[in-house]
Amino acid sequence: MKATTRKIRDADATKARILAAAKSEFARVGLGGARVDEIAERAQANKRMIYHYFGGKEDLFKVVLEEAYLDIRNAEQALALDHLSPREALETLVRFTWQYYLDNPEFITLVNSANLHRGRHLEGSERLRVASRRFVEMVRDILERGAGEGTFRTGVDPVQLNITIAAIGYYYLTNRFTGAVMFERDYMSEDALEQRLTFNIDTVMRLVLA
Amino acid sequence: MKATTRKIRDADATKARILAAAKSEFARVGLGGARVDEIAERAQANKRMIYHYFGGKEDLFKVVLEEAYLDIRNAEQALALDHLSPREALETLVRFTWQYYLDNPEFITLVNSANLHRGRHLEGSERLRVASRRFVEMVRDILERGAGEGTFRTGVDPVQLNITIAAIGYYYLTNRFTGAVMFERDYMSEDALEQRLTFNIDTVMRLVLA
DNA sequence: TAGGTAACGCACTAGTTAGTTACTTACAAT
DNA sequence: ATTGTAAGTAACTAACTAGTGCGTTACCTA
Repeated sequence: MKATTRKIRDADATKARILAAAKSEFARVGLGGARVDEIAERAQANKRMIYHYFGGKEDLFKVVLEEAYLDIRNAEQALALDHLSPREALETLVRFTWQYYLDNPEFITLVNSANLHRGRHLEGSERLRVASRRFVEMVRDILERGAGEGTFRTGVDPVQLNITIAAIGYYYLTNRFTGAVMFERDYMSEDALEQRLTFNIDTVMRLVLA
Repeated sequence: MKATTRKIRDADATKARILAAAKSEFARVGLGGARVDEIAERAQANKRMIYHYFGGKEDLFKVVLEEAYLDIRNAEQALALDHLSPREALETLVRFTWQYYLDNPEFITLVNSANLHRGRHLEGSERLRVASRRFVEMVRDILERGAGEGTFRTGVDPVQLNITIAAIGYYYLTNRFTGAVMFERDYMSEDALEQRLTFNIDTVMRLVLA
């Protein structure tokens, strides 16, 4: 694939357009609500190509979902938290997680959709399992370093901590619509977002500090 | 409606059966995935009755959703937390919230579905707003009593706290399927559930204790 | 430049789906 | 007993939906 050659036919580009359109559609209306025709149209591809490249709607969803997870796991690794002090590392992780959800709202909706279908679309993914193991080790390392230098208390389960870090950001954002109705608050104003982040950092720090 | 009279035609009973079936279906596959015919069949009612009593699929969803929220808000009030010490009251609320999600798994899925549709189905519900205000006041009261007697620190926002209490239970349960794949854990074993609850109580206590 | 292959498109099918029409039947009040 | 009304039913429709059969066209390689 030479950069100078204008390709009318470009399998990679078509695939990528389909993936992007699918990600957006699945995120917008869920797996059940998404329409294959709509994805094809938004990808400026023929519907036939979706079946050609991905097999079917569910298979397409699998690929979209796995990519979404691998993206966030890669971004986490890029933070290079092992170069920071335990305290800084943990706060950076909380901030990053929050900001990632804000910048990639489709991630949350995709994960919700995957869980509505009982995780069935992720089951085979060895790539994700490997990436997740590395992620847990990263958090475990932060906790151990912190405990070693006396900043953090010992005995904190890295998986539980990680679930909580995700939860306090994720839940706020995914349930903001019903939350806004009930609590008569603007969840998404600059102030509200900043307050929530501050509250969350505080929550995590109090949880681990010695 | 006399209890002794065996009614072949019973509007209330039919309505109730439709509501129960709808709740279960909407929870199982979401608003988009639910099928009106399936709901009718499971309610042992004719599909026409759904349109007769509720107007349509979306209106039915509105009623199911509002009921689900009112149910949990009522159950919370029934805890009579104002009779407990601040510390006991808060721990009881965390335990209750967790157990409620476990006992009523459809609640979580309904809320997810509502938020996928941007809360549109809840918008008009004044009943829910009233119930939610009372709920926030209940939490605020616990925090103020605790701060007054010196057990809790001051300045904790009751809405933020409440969001966090919900989040750390809700997220664990709703995302347990993708979580199980990634972290290779059984999220639902007796041990795992107890460990998570303990972790969550600890998280909340550390967050508010002086 | 010939020919194979992969990319692409059209138009269809077989099955669903929300919602409706037009009807029958039970029941309670008179 | 009569009758008005609400409860209930079956059979439809119009639109939609995932998936496919089959043919065409661009591009690469020998």
